[in-house]
Amino acid sequence: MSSSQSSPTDTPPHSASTLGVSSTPAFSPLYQQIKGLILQSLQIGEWRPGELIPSEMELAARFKVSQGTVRKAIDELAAENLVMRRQGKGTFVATHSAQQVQYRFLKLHPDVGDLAGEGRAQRSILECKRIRASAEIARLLSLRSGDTVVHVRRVLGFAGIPTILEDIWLPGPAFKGLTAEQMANYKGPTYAMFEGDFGVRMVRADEKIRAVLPDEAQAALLAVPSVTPLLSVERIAYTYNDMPMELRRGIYRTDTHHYKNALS
Amino acid sequence: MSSSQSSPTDTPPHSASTLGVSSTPAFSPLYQQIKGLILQSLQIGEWRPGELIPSEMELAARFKVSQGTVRKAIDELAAENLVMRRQGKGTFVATHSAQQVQYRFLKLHPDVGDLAGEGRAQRSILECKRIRASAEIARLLSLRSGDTVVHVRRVLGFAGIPTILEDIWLPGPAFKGLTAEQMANYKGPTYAMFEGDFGVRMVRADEKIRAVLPDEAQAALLAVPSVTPLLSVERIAYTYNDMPMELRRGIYRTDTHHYKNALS
DNA sequence: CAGTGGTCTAGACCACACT
DNA sequence: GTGTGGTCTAGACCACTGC
Repeated sequence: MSSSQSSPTDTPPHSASTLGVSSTPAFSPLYQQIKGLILQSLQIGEWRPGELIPSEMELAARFKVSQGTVRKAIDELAAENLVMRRQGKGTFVATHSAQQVQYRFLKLHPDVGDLAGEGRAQRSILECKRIRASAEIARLLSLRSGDTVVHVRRVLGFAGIPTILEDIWLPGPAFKGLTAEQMANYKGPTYAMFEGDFGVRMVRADEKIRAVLPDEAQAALLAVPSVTPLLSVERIAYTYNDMPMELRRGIYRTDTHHYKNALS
Repeated sequence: MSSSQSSPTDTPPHSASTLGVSSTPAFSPLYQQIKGLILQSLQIGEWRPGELIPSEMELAARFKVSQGTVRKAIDELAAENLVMRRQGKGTFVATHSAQQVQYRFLKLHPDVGDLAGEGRAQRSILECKRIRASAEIARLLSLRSGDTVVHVRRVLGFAGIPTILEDIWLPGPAFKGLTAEQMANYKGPTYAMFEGDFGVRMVRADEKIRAVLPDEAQAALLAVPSVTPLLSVERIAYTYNDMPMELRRGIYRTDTHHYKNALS
């Protein structure tokens, strides 16, 4: 069905999702609608991170469109790092566990050597408590003041040197049961643990970066003089549907590392 | 020609550009080869920034491929911000002058309000001299030690407050004739001036970011106490073919602004 | 109106991975 | 070999722009 040159009894093509009166017709291409449907399946967990999704032919049959239309929908999802294609094997739900995209949100790189050469970060969890969200934290996470959030404070070290001090706030309900042990002992990226243990997949994030001086407590935890300039990074990470699911405030030492960014 | 099911006298499809012996066959899809050809035309200036390039049908005829193949090539160029498509009008060579992408390399945003609300940065050029490149500058610009480079030092102010102190190094030959007046008086982004006056188009850049304390001279120029933490941003900007064409070292005040980054 | 990019389809064949 | 994603083509029609 649904080709523009099909029989007149077919469902009209390009049917906009928003019917009724609207100042803009809200024209939406078929492949965008298909993309939306696939996105829904990802959201509800029909296929879990790392799993194979149905082949393009199968999806085309399910949605009653041509393979090319499904292809274009998946192309966009792949461009947004929501799925990963592998020729000859299939299309997989993206996961932070995948070797090739591990730590893709960590932009702090050692000045010499590469990330892999550092063994891996040592994590020490200083705190992991359920608290009530302040007005500010609540606003940034789209919660209400006083809602329960999990607050984690940790230090990450590279090559034995404490380098990152981070405070993390997570919505309480979605992360019920999160423990300090879990944060400390999980092998691999924290976001991979969030996927596996809580079914929360972070798909994008925004960061605001500043230069700051640490307060006494921060300086002590990073073992630096109190006049050391440090990088302040505030991150809001989002899951599907642009829903904020993590607030992270970190301060980074940048004497042996730097924040690397590609502009294009 | 060139379809896989065409007559046997046709040019073979998927002809790799690297003939002869090679450990990897270096298979290159047709559309990638077309993309390369279009890229060449952009490089040699067959179409200048802001200009309309030939229609997909014309290019398909020129290269003897189908419109779909040209389309896929242009799709990738558009994704890399090298060209811009406008339905009903055509495909244009991207330019830093275009309103919608002005200052796309400037990631420092005011904490309140938006970039447009600030009027526009005031530029004061402190220096604009031809010098010989140090070993370090030469290495970062892929030049030889002692080659001529243009060194510019300037302060950018927002709302009357000096906010950015920048040193810029440019390869001498490509920027012959660049003057302080030009740097100061050009309306619009500096990179737009580079395009218009020198035919150098920056297409991407890498940045390394650190937190630093200013030396006395820097503190004076930014009118801040010498213990103010500042953001140090080292940028290498590239033109076509990944050729480095600018080294920029800036220090940013981040008391009223922040460096904004989107992770995905 | 004609010309542009944008969408959709159908079919063929290629490169790759598993079995 | 079979099945996957990847490439390429050809043709039709849609949406937008400007004459």
